[in-house]
Amino acid sequence: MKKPLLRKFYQQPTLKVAKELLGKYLVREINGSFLIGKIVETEAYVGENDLASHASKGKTLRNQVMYGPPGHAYIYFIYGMYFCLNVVTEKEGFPAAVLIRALEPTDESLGSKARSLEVASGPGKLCRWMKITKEFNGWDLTKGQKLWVEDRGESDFEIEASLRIGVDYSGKWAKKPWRFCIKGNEFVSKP
DNA sequence: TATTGGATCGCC
DNA sequence: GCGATCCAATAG
Repeated sequence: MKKPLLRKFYQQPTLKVAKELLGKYLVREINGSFLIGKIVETEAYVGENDLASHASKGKTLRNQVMYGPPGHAYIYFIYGMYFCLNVVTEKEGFPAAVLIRALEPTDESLGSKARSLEVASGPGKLCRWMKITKEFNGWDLTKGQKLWVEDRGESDFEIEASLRIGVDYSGKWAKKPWRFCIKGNEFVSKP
């Protein structure tokens, strides 16, 4: 059964959403077949004051989805070859999002189990695996079509906070412990 | 209009 | 440690 998370879940403080997304399942439907992975690693980007955020210089063509209503996907293209998936949070007009950094693929999603550690342990890799491209920029994740997040009732784990990856340029904002992982999960990315 | 550098990854 | 490879954001 499809049971995508509701908009009011996303319309909460970003740090709370980033933590509560852990243990939820990202579902991608492609022509009737499914790629599904448990979210095991996230990062929060909050407001224009956050110098590590794409919104730190105000609203632009690229980041405008972050200013829109919560529960939509913000996809950006980076380093000439990778896409990254974020979910927009908080109320419309306030630019904030949670970057989905790693997934634990479900058994039903895997043709060969041997590569399961590799397919989605990083924001660029998980988008490549799920065939998420910029056509999903602005996609409404509450519709339960093609791409959404659902709750399967998992909450038996500990959350570990650490520094965000790849944002050394942002001064004191690089020191915020706004990266969240499921403690001990081996599918978390290894920078 | 030209230049720059990035919320990454995989191979050297 | 570094090259791949695009494009939005800046500067001029």
